[in-house]
Amino acid sequence: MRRSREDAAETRRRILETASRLFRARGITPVSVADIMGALGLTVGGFYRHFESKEALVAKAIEAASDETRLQYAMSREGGVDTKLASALLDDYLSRGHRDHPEVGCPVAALCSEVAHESLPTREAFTQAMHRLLEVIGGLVPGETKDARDRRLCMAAAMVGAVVLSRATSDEVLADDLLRAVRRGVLRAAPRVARTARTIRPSLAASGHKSVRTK
Amino acid sequence: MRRSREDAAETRRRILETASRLFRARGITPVSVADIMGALGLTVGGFYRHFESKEALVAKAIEAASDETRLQYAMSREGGVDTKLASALLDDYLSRGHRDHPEVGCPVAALCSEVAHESLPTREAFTQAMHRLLEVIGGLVPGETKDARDRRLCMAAAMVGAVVLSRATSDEVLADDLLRAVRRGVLRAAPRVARTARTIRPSLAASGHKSVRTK
DNA sequence: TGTACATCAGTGAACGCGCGTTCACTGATGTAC
DNA sequence: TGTACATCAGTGAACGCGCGTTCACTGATGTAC
Repeated sequence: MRRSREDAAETRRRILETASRLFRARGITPVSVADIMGALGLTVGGFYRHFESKEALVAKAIEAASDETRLQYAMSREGGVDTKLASALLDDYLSRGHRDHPEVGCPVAALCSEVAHESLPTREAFTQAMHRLLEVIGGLVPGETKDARDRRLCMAAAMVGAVVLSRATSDEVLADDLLRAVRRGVLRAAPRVARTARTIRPSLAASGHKSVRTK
Repeated sequence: MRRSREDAAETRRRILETASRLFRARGITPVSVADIMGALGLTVGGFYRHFESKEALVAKAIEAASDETRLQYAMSREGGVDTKLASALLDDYLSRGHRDHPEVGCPVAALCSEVAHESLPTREAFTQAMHRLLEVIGGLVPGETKDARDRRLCMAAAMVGAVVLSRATSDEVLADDLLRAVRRGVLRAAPRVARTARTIRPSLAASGHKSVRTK
């Protein structure tokens, strides 16, 4: 029962979307090819018409997750970054909604410790997603100086660390405090947009568990 | 071929030590019970004389890893923290040696994204290890104010984030820059000990790939 | 102190199960004439 | 435009393999007398 070329392309797209969500939700190793195909109502055999192996899928799924994440919308076509949008998105990054919905969130935060044990293509896709995060942070701390770059790296590390530790801990107070403390720290480190972010924030955070993603 | 009680206790200790190293080196799910027992020259069956299940081992192995890590030595018996020692250890935390030897390093940095999918006892052991890290950071940023606590949380998030992302990325320059930038950021956030740390640092960092652990 | 017996640390084979991957097959789609 | 045939997306069963766990067994250790 062959399908049209359009159907096949759509299937491939759905495999990637589902894989990227399942990997972010449950991790890479614990998610099987059968889990992914089953979630789409398909059987395992067909998977290999679209990808060479599970390993090959992982790298593509991280790329797909990175594309899917709203963070990209902060970047204009010329590679510039809208400051207000960037600050709102980074604030969203440190929200409970993002923490509680890894399946539609940042792949860097979802997979960081697992990726160290994966293949080179996977780690390259992951690195690309890291660079995308750093570009958005560039909207808050611009500049080509070494100091500006160092501050961006600090912010990226703190933001990813906060989300990942907030998800890992069983201490709910600590989990919330981590997000709040780093949100404060990020605003402190980018003083020029602090007020802007504070006023934009409530409208985005209002829904509490709202997804970080639009689509 | 029964062994003495001392032998049995020693075997249990060796299982924990080996498991905690293998989990930190390769992750939890990819390491099997047979891997652990095999590394000790034992067979799988014997494992269940010491632990109820692999899941039960994981929580204990994280505790063991946390105990093993040198960070604890910064704490005095009464719970106080030696400032100079703390600053040197936190500097070591952000060293290449720590990044390149996760098997003897901080379990929080090694397992952070995986632990979110583990059982409650495992996440509790992980949380305890996080609190231990925060206590040591308290040696640099003491105080009971909300602001001091927020700064400690920011530093913890940035430090863990830097190590974990430094391990995950395929970009070696970015990997080194992350460690350096957060080292700078931590010193900036704890100005009173900045000079002390700068003078202590070289002696500890000299060996480059030196382990973070003493033993 | 010596003996008889219960305990149990560790062995090694087996259990059911799910994994990633392969493959013969199907039938609708795409193409050549 | 119609027909004959090649292509290939998806099926479903099977492959070898390693997983976590169980269990009958062993023999040295620990204990009761």
